[in-house]
Amino acid sequence: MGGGTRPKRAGSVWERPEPPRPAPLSRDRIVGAALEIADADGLEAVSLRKVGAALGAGPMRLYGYVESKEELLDLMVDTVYGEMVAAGAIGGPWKEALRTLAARLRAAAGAHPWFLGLLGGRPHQGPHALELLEQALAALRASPGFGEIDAVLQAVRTVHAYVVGALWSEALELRAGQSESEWQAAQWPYLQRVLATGRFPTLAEVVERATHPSSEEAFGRGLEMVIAGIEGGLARAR
Amino acid sequence: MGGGTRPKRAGSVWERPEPPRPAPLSRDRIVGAALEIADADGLEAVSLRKVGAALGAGPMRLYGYVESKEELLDLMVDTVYGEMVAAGAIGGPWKEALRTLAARLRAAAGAHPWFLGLLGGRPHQGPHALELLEQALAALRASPGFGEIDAVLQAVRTVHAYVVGALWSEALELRAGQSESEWQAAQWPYLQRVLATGRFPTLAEVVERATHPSSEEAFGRGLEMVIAGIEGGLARAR
DNA sequence: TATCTTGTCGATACAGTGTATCGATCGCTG
DNA sequence: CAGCGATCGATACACTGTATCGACAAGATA
Repeated sequence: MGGGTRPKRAGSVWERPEPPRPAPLSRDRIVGAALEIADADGLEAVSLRKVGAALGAGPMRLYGYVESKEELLDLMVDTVYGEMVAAGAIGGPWKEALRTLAARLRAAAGAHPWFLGLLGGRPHQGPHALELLEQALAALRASPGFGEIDAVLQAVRTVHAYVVGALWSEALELRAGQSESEWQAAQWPYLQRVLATGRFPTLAEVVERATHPSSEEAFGRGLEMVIAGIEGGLARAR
Repeated sequence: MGGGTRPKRAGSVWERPEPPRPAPLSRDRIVGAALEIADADGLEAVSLRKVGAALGAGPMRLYGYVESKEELLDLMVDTVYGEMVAAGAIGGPWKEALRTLAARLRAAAGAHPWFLGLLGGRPHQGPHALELLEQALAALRASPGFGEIDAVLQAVRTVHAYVVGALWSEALELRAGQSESEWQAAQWPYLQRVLATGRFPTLAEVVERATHPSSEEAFGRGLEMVIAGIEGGLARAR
């Protein structure tokens, strides 16, 4: 009998070693190819066939290195976390640490537009993701004011939540207002007409009167608000 | 020549009327069927074939009512916004308005787990989504302290960002820690082993020592932090 | 009333997806 | 050199969104 039944290996990708030596492929190469495709053509362009083809292999070949497409996506995600970690350690006073964390996530989302889309998939528990989280938690733990571990967790969670949500909004606005011109051409007149009905007066006022700051500035202002809120919570608890 | 070429209709779903009278189908029925499937079996179970079958029709039938699957998803999303709007107007003092907005979104995400997954798709510009936004903006506009329209926008954006991000986290934690027991069974031991390596000491401390509050409480605490931060920004601007 | 037009319906088809199966093949070990 | 175990690739399956086009039914016109 040939190598037929691929045994369901136990454990997770992070622990299971790659197939041994004489392999012209490797997880690194596979993930690298997948990253290139995703960066260039978006997440929906990443198919096992295309990734395989980029490496001169058939789709089934990849199943020796990865158990499902989801695992490949997990590996892609953790590679991005790896880039964030490689950008330098997160530390210093807690505010600075949180700002750095936010900036890292924003930079990653900017460099890999598909990254956000993978937030909804599976929890990010790869080694690099854990390391980034560890660094952030440790920086806060070491800062005065965060006596309770709960306060540390709460703060990091809140900032993380804000950042994720803000990056979503940013991505949507970018899409609606800039590229994909056909879509924009169709949607903008629609919005104009809807606002002209007078049913959404405040919204109309916002659209025409608000000074629309750059994405980065809006992001930063919101972040400072969140940080200020955390600080207030600290002061109250002390 | 038969009715062949379906002409590319201009404009957006929201404005284009349905096909006229003797139609055994309707957008309402189609969206309703799609909602049922999504609620029951998740978003990835929503296919034009299944939706059509649920209504005794073939997949192509739906293209008379909707131009693409994406438009169907848009309609589903706006239906959920409709439920939020129907739950009562958003108003009162600005803090209350923001809390109500947050609660509405959280309730919607709870009732329709797939809703969050559609955040990344296209901007939510359906009539009900706009109405919800309008109500929130108007409530803040009418509150003392929000002199500038920019402050209103910034506040709503920040709260919205936090809520979206927090709901994502909540959904992930729910998935990782509760249902889908097979996945949990595989991931929990993995985490245990990783933490046992000692490479993530703060993380380990969090896992074993933090009092893990209920999702709702964690959500609420973060929200109050964000609101406090907004209040601080207001006081500073005044 | 008979014909023509118009628009809708359903079947079929196509390109693409993730992945299960399994025969062939290749490299290492004895 | 023989045998074997692992790996590889082709094939196949069920499923997706949607383009195409023949058949049909209702409304308008003569």
